Order: sequence, then structure tokens, then C-alpha cells
Amino acid sequence: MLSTSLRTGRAGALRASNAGEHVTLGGWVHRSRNLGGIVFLDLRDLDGIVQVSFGTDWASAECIAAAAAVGVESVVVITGAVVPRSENTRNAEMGTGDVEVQGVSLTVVGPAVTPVIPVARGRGEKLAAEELRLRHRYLDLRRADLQANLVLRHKLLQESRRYLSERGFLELETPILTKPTPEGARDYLVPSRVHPGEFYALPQSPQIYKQLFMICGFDRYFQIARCFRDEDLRADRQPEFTQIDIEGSFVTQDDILALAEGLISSIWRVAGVEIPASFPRMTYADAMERFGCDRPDLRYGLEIVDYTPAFRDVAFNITTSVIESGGRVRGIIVPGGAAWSRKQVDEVESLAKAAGAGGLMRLRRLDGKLDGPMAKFLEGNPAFADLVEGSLMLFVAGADRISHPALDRVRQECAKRLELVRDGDRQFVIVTDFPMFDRDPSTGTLAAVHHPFTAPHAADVAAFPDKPEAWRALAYDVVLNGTELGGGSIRTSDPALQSRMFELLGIGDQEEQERRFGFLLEALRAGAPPHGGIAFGFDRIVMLLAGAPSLRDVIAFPKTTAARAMFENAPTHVPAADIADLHIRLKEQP
RNA sequence: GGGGGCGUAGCUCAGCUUGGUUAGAGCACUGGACUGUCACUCCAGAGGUCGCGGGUUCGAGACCCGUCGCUCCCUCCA
Repeated sequence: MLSTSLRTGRAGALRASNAGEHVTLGGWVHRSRNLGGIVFLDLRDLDGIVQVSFGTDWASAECIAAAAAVGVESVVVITGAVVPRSENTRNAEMGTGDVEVQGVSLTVVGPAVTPVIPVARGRGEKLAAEELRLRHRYLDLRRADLQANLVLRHKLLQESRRYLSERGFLELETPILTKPTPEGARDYLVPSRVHPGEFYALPQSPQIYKQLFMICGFDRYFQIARCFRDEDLRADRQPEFTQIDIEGSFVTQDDILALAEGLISSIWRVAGVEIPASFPRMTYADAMERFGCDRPDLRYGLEIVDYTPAFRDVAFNITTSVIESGGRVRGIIVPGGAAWSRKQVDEVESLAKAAGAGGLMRLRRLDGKLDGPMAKFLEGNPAFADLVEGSLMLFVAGADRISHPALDRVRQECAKRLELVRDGDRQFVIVTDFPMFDRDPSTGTLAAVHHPFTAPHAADVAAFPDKPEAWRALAYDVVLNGTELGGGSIRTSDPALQSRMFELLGIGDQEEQERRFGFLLEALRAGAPPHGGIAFGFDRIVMLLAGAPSLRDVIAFPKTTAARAMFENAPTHVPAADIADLHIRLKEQP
């Protein structure tokens, strides 16, 4: 019901078919043009802008004077007739450009002071500084592109709900005041007034609760869940964010991934983009070997190749010592890279070094010959015979732990320099079989790569019972163009195995387990179905589909990189008495 | 915790390299003219703690030190 007691409809929706109607419109004065005898107001609402004209032939002198006096961004209610514009006054750039409203009355219902940041902008005019846009969010959110982002957000939310609900998933809510989790990101803590010295935490994700739902028999759950993490911010990271959180029982990895593909493609369809109904799969091991990264950008090649065998018998100090100590020599071929200057390659090398590599070895084919510091050792080596004229090879020698991230960085940089990414290209991929554990190189302790509730491949546990770092997890990520959209896993539903997991993670003590995860272990012992799920970063999806450069452009009231809300001015000091009620003493009085 | 960038009129910026008269421009704003504009046009006007504090200097928007805010990145984000 866009028509209300105070208006007949939205101004921006008027079209040629509305000609002849008498309308009452409410909206914001976007701009005005006073030509003396005739006054034009551009009236804006959520649907767009329509021109309202006040001329002596149809409007009273008082009405024209009122139109001339009203300031931009004031809220007005006008009445008038929708009339077709004459041939020479049509405006093809406006949705409403075939008509205008000949205003016969105007009431200023919400007078506005001059806006501190402009809402209407001229062509090519820059946005105000983001700090000001956030401080005056009530003005910034009047802009058509931010409004469009939030409208898109709404549509994607509704589509997610529709898709999941139609498949029997129940939207169930979980607590915001919950239990602190020692693993993972830093928690936002909430002090308890009733229980001195005790704290709630805001959830980093509803992980444990959704598993509890499965144990209860709600075999299909989803939630558009707000999650909180007290870590440093980025353009694509906010302290509170929204996940599409999904869990199902009696499912395998393939069931969850098929659901994920369907959900993602229906979300993309609502945004006007048709994508394949299923995505290619790639194992973690394969992704690391070929791209040095667990979320590869498949919009371009530049795959990493292992040249260790070719270097095995080459008397070149660096490669020889690396190979002897168990490392490898891997690299990528950069077509046309032979034309890059020494300085340009040095710039790429500095990125590799920043990622941990000792350096970047170069080899190129110029005038038919191999060229570079290693050329004399490699000329005639069959591994380099088909290096084509004008190509450049960049190698990193070292342990995989070093060369993976370095080559990943080099590959991305080369793709950027070669402009290999075509506009609008989308390459989805599902990465599977993540390792279960990661061994901290300094402390030697195991850490869960995904989270401690993830189930390992049963075959790996059987084959390497005492070598948990060889276990693969039933964990998976959905990746688009090198960005992780979401990830999940099949969970451990066997309490004994879950207990073993905690032991491996150094939480061996029975009491410690009970204290930290007791409620989950106890529930698992009460009879748990096999279950698993996935969660998608919803804000990031909206950002991608809106083409927005920052998460802040798809969240109505975001935080700055210092986790401050500019508009509401939060966080803030509170009265000492309120703090005392929480049994907290501040180190220093502000 | 670390590194880079930015901070001058309500907004967007120039001025800083090489210190020197009264700190400029466009937009917005105010007043005036104008009956078909749509970034209306034209005339006139007002508008400044050069983020803040300290230092160097005869003299600082500019140079130095510190600090605050915003932003991008690293650390971090099971």
C-alpha cells in the first residue's frame, strides 16, 4: 500500500501512463530552479525523482512563492496534475522524464536546515568524506545509490528466507547474550549485574546452538544471524555482521553443498545475475598446490608449477640447498613478462618478500635464448624447452609454508599487471578437504583449521590414528573470485570422537572440557544425529552484488575502522553508578 | 601492537616541493534579476581556530616533534 491517508503514491514511480491523474505526493526537495515566473522543484522519494512545476497558469501566487522559498531537503506535500511533457522538455535521464506534476498546492511538512553534506550531487562531483557521511548518516542514506543498496539487501534477505523456508528449514533464533568462547576471535563481553564478576559474551556465531537444535530434532534450521567479533576492522570486516546460518541433520557434505549452490544461485538471480547451478570442486591440497591459496581466484590462470625435478641436478646454490632441506622450487609463467623492466619485476619481488619469500628467481626467453642469472644452468634443460618467446618465469624456492603465500601474492600481482580479469567475470569454486589441524610452528601445538566441532574423514582417522595432522576435515568453503563467501563442515556427532578432538587441541582435561564445552558434550551424549551445515557472510554477498567498495555501503549504520559508531557516538562513557552496578572498577576515570 | 595516506570555508579541493603583502577556486548558502528549466542562467554578498598542542624562525597553512580523528594495509579475524 504505497498510497496512504497523506499521499496517493510515490513520486518517483510516475510514468506517462499516469498522465491526467491528480496526485498528492510527499517527498524531499532534491533541487529547485526558480526562473522568476515559474518554479521547478525536483521531488524525491524512495522510487526516484519527479519534477513539479509551479507556473502562473495553474498555481496561485502564494503557492509559487512558497515553492520558491522552500529549501532543499525539506519535506513537502504537494498536490497537482500529472501532465505529459512537451517533446522539447522531456528528460530521458529521469525515470519520470516523460511527465511532470503541475503543482497547485504545497505544504512544508518538514522544514530542513541547509544540509551539511550535499544529498544532490552534480555530475562528477565527489562524495563527502566518509567520516562526515557516517556522522550525518540521516543525510547520506537519502542518496539513491545507498538506498538502492539497502533495497537490494532486503530483496536478498527475503530470497534467502524464501529459498530455505520452502525447503523445510525453520528460522529459529538463538541468544545474543551467550557464553564466552575461548577459541577463535576476541569476544565482546557483557558484564552481569546479577552475578558479580561474571560475563556474557555476544555470539561470534550460533555454532553450538545450531548443533543443539539438531540434537533436539529440528532437523533443518536456518537463521539470519547477527554475529560479533572484537577484532580489527577492514573495508570488508565489521565488528557486527550478518550470516546466513544453516544446519541440517542426516546430511552429507554433498547435501549441504547442493543446498549452498542452490541458495547462492537463487540469491544471484534476484540480483539479476544468472550463474551456473553447480560450482566446480577443488580440494584444499589441489588449491594450495596450483594457486598457493585456499580461496583461489579462478578468473585467470598463471597456475603454479613444481619445477623441483628440473632443478634437482642443477648446480645452483640456492635451489640445491632448498631441495636438500626438503623444500621445492615452484613458479609461474608470465606471458609477455619478458618485456617487464628490472624495476617492475623488483616491485613484484618485494611483494613476494613481504609475504615471506627470500626472493624471486627470474628466467625469461628473449631472442630464442634463456635469459637471467640461472640461464646458463638451465639452457637445454627439457623442462624449460617450451617456455615461449617473451615469457617470464618467476620462481620461489623454499618450504611450502613460505612459497604458498609468496606465489599466491605474485600470481595475484601478475594478473593485475597483465589485466587478466575481465569485467563481470565470475568464477565460483568450492574448496573441500581442508586439513583438520594446523600445527603452530613455534609452539608445536595443534589448532583446528575450521573449528573443533568439525568431523574428520573417517578413513583418515583409521589410516593415521596417531598422526592427526594428516587428517582431512569434512569442511568446505564457497569461493567467488578469490573471496570466501561462506564455509561450513560436517560436525562430529560422536561424543567420544569430540572428546578426542578436544584432547588433540590440548583441552585434554575432563574438567576443562566440561567447563568450556560441557553443555555440547552432554547434549551429544544424549543422542545426536549426523549433522552439518554452512554459513554465508551476508554483508559481503550484498557488497559484491551491489558493486560497493566497502561493507559500510551495504550496512545502514556501520562502525568506523576504530569500531566507533559516528552517528550515535557509541561506545560512550556511562555514569559511574551504572558501572558500579556491574561490579566493575575502571582502571582510570575518564 | 606496527606501517602508509589524508585533515585548509558548510562540501570538494588548490596553495606546502623552494616559509614572506589581505589564504584562493567550484559547489552550497544569502540578497537581487529572470515564464520551460532539469548541474537553469546572470549580478552582488557573506563565509576561515589552515584538526589540536608545542617547537624552529624576524616571520609558519607550509619546516620539525607530539597528539587526535578518518582511511587502507600488516598483526588479528577457530
